[in-house]
Amino acid sequence: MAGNSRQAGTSVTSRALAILSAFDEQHRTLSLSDIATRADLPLATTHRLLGELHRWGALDRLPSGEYVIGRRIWDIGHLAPTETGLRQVAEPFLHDLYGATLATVHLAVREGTEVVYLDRLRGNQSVPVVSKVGGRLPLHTTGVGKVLLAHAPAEVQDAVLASLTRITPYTITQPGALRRQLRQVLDKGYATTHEEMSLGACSIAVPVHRHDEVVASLGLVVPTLKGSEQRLYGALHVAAQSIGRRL
Amino acid sequence: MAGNSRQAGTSVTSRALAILSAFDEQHRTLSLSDIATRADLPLATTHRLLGELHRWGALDRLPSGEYVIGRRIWDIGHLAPTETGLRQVAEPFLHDLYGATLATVHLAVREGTEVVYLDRLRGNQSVPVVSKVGGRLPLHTTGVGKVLLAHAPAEVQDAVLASLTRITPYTITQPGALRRQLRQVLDKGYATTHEEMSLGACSIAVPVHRHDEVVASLGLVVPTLKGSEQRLYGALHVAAQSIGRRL
DNA sequence: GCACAGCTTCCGTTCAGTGGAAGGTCGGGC
DNA sequence: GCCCGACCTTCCACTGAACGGAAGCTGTGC
Repeated sequence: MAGNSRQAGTSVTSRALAILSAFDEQHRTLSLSDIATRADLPLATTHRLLGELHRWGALDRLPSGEYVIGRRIWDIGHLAPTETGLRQVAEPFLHDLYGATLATVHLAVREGTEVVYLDRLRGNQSVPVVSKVGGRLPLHTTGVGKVLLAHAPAEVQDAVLASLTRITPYTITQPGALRRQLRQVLDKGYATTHEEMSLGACSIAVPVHRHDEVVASLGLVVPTLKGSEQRLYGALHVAAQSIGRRL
Repeated sequence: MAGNSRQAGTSVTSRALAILSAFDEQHRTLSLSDIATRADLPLATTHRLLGELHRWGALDRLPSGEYVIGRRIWDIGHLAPTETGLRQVAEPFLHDLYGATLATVHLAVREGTEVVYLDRLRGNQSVPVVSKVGGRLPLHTTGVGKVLLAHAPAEVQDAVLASLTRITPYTITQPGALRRQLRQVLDKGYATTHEEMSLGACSIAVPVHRHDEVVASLGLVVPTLKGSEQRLYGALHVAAQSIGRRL
């Protein structure tokens, strides 16, 4: 039989990791064939490696035969500094901010030209949001994103402003308009959005500093900022200062 | 040179996973030598595999040369059903519970003879707790643990009751006394603790049902239950019922 | 009952992986 | 400033873990 007509230069480890990479937010449950396709691996190879990942707990197999990310990955994911550093320090402040405002609370960082959500608190009465912990959204359409973009290096700003995707009719897609807003973010110390990411959702966000560096952004999402902008800014600012002092 | 005096029967994938397994709550930052020792691998092998895991993002290397779990693991950990199922459904209820009580809120499941914490909310004024998301604690000393133990199969109860470790002077270590409490948990519908896990911390917890099965426990940690036990039980019960209906 | 899609198993061949040893780097102690 | 020890990095001849096409199996839909 055939076999051993392998792709030269590909390690076993990189194949196993390619299998893990096949999963994303749009693909949380995958069949063996799906994984083989997405990881660009032969079926037999995929089958063998899936068996090993499953035995260790990196993946689980559903009764339907499909695979999902396993508890073991969730477990060791919690050992990442992302989890034990900024998030852990910020956590009680986020909870207090939620308790004080009952608005959706976000803690986010910039990664390249995107926002990554490290934490999110929301109640049943909160404005529906599309953010997810671990998920990514654009920098130009979110409050936390505008804060992070305003404090980003020029080359990041240039890259983002060269490609402003419209998400709602209110999304800012003119580079000039966004640049003016980013300057205002630096002047005022906070950013706002008005239905630019989701209809019915407005937001306000502030930077979290470690020494002089902006390491994260803290934000709130509410139905409207009318009449509450300064109050929310005050609460955010205090929380962000407290977090920054503990870092 | 030597080389190729490999341990027979060990796959590359299992070695890479052994490296990831070297990390735990007590060992979040490890040197190359530490990892080699803990994964039972030769230095050269460890070095090569660490390079691959690092390139993919499963691990990061600190300026000191030590390794930590990388963002990539954190990212895909969020795709686990643990994250997208029970936790996501429960999240707004937990936040509301926190908003209503300002107590530390726990969502936990049983895994073998331990409690695993899926979520935890706490503010700056909350009672200090030792729980961590992704972390484990004993079943017999925590409120959520007693609930999960009361609803566990008999063989799990037997195993736990055969080995009741004392953690504080108030920890229940007599099997008869704990059995009586577990019966009370079933009768009353909730469990309590009084400084059995940590001095200064009392707790109350209820089961979360999916159909007839207890799939999790929801709990609160407070300085004292005096004068508030029924109120807290009411809040927990309503939240747990709501979560159960959404599952 | 048949066709098809997806999964599982096989196994001769081969190259990715092996790890002891040597060399390099760095930090601490004197 | 030097020395030592701990730790990390690199090498490479040899070999067995890994390879994957093909065949077989299973379940589903028509």
